[in-house]
Amino acid sequence: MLTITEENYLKAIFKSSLKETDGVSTNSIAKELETKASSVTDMIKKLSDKKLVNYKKYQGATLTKQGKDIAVSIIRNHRLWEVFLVEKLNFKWDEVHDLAEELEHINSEKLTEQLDAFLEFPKHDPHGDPIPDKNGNINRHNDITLADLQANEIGTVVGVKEQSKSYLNYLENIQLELGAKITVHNIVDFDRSMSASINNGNSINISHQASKNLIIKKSK
Amino acid sequence: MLTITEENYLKAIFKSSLKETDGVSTNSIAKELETKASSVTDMIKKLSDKKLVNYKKYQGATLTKQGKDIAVSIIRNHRLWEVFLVEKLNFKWDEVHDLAEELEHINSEKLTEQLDAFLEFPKHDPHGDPIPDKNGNINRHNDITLADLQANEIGTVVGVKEQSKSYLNYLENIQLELGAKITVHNIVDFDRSMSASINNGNSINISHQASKNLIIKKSK
DNA sequence: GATTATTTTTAGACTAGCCTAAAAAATAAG
DNA sequence: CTTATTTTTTAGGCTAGTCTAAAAATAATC
Ligand SMILES: [Mn+2]
Ligand SMILES: [Mn+2]
Ligand SMILES: [Mn+2]
Ligand SMILES: [Mn+2]
Repeated sequence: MLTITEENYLKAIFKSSLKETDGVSTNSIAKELETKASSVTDMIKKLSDKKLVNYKKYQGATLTKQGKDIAVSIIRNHRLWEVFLVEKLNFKWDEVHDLAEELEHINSEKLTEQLDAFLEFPKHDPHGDPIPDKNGNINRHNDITLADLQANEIGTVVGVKEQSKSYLNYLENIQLELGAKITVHNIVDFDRSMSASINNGNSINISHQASKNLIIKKSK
Repeated sequence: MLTITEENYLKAIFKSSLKETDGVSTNSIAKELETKASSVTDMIKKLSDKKLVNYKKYQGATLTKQGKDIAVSIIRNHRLWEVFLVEKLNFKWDEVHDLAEELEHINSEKLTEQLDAFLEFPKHDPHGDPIPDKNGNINRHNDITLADLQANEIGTVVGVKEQSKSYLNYLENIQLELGAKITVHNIVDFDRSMSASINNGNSINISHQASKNLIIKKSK
């Protein structure tokens, strides 16, 4: 049995490994967990002793099969709980992350599988992130963002790259939720801001900063 | 914010205080938490510093208003989660306690209240224990047990005093669930065992050990 | 009321996880 | 290729929570 801290390290290494090519650096783990590099070194050694990460001094860390399986199953829990909170308990998508951070550490296969069934086997969490299946397979979605669209093109919102409360809240305020249809009218050359309409409603203006974090599926 | 350990101590003190007249002894807390008396003394001092328990050396501990409120709210969480697991995720009543022990520590008023609403404001958990309301009021039920019935009297199962897996499992096997109707036929003088029928079905034999832990409501 | 027995507290030590400061290794610049 | 910068590791120390063993206080017994 692992401690919550150990589980969080595995998750952090997994997340960083998606961005880094080879071994995950001590510093990036430290950044992810808001802790110090020296603490990371300590923990990596411990996880290495437990055969959950491969580690050679100064070479960064990679997850073993076993370590990766644990990380993915925690992410599975996290995303299922987020769905539960939004779908069943009427939470908003900007309110669920912190609670899911706690709920994800309750380790019970039966709990996870029953919850999955209760939610009718959702494929994505409230932020559009894919939910790993029971065997740990993840369907990463293509990363086309609103910023990639040209004028007059149309897309559907399928996820967000940035998950800060303020961003999620902003999106909700302008009705840009999962599944919303967005039509690009015009792109300003100077700052790459867009005017676009949401669900064929009023036209609004969206900054590049905002559009590049909105994952969409291009229509037609 | 309290640690999970601190919360568990408050809960343990609360539970013991229901059985003990005045201050809860160091030993009974140690027994409840399966820890050592010396650890308890350390923690009680800490909780006393935080004004959650009243403590004078060698005098035992009592909860302050604040400490009691926290304990009760954790129990509220615990029992609500047990209802969730049984009602929504199809767990059996002998499988939910350990999971609820973990879930109860997720502190979010919104989560608790939304869960309560989702479950349609249950009054009792799967073991018949009363769920404290939002303000911490608890409706303890009268403690008439099956062992208190005479021959030919009839009762309805409303709870259990003993919550071990083996007992709960046994009850389930003989269909003695919450709400079951039980009719006493005969009581053996020698060992106080009973023959009784469940839901007007076949007559079975129940030991005193079993009957005295089954809380019932006497019919008429 | 003195003497055991029990309970509780103290003292000191251990582990997990974290930190700061300094040393060592790796990387980047000149 | 030598020096400066950055990254990583080590060394040592701190807190929370636990334990064992010993001391102190309370309770029980003679
Ligand atoms: Mn999240
Ligand atoms: Mn998410
Ligand atoms: Mn329980
Ligand atoms: Mn219960």
